[in-house]
Amino acid sequence: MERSASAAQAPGLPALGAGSLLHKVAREFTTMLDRDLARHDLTSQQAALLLHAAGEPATPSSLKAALGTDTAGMTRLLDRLEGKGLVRRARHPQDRRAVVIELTAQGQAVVPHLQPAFGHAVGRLLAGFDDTQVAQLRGMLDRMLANLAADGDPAA
Amino acid sequence: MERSASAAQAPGLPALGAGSLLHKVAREFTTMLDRDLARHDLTSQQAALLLHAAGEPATPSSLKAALGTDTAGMTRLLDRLEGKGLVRRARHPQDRRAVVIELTAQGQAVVPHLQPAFGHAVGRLLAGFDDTQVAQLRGMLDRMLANLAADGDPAA
DNA sequence: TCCAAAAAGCTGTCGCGACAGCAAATGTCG
DNA sequence: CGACATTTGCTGTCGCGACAGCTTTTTGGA
Repeated sequence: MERSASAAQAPGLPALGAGSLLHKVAREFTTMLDRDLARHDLTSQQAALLLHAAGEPATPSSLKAALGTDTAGMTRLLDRLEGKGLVRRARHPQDRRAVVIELTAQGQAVVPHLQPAFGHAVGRLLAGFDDTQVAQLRGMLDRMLANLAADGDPAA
Repeated sequence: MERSASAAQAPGLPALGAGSLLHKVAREFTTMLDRDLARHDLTSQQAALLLHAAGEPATPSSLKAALGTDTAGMTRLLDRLEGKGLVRRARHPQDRRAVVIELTAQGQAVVPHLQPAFGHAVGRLLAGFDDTQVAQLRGMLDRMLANLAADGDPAA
């Protein structure tokens, strides 16, 4: 099977096209990134969390929006990062329900390596795209996300 | 946040942009589809497999290319579908390593409902896109997939 | 003020993707 | 023919996403 055949959809299955293509690209992208980040013993989610939490004070619920997961996923993601000693949970001083996420020294140490890894991966993904195309792509992705959100939770 | 919070990237994290947007769109899309297919007690992967296997004779390895998973994922996907009585595994008459996937009568019965579900989902995803944009999008996705493949396994 | 609703986080369960390792069957080549 | 590599499918393990259900704390309104 050749798979530059990327778009290798059986002729009778037109509806699968766009959706499955999108899915494949996204998955292969993160898989590639995961492979790259494996040298730091991190996954892309873990790395993304560290990047987000490094800048400003973070709580699980502030991070879950950025990472696009739910509270359950956040809990376990933090469990793993805490297990690796990269992150520390502390109680929020004002709100005792909340948790404050702090990077440990070890966590701070990896952060500088992560930005380049992401940049490199995106660069590879978008190799051959000019600025206009990247802008178009972002616009389309934004629109798709809005389309999905509009349906999913009209109340939001 | 401007723009449907979709593009809500922290300013200091530009590299995450394209990749995480892509990821979010893909994930939300399949989640929506999964929710829709739940009325048939199916996931999008399971439905996609049924659609692919319904047309022509299929084996796990022929399907794994179409579904974009590996043999491990196929095995378990088939386990679940077989458990639901939608699919049957039979030995391949010529190649005793291989397995032939057949839809049961019950499996055949659901198939007609699936195509519309996929079509509907894609239609919602691409609401407001004209044909040109859809073509552009497909072109870009194909290119991205090729970019990733070129790097991932140059030998293939 | 007190009680109900909402918010924050945790756990349990399931489906799925990736990786590694494995046995059986097939293919190939000396 | 016989040793080796390849293919096919299975299993084990881990990380992650989604859903549902739960406790604790905060908030807001009667």
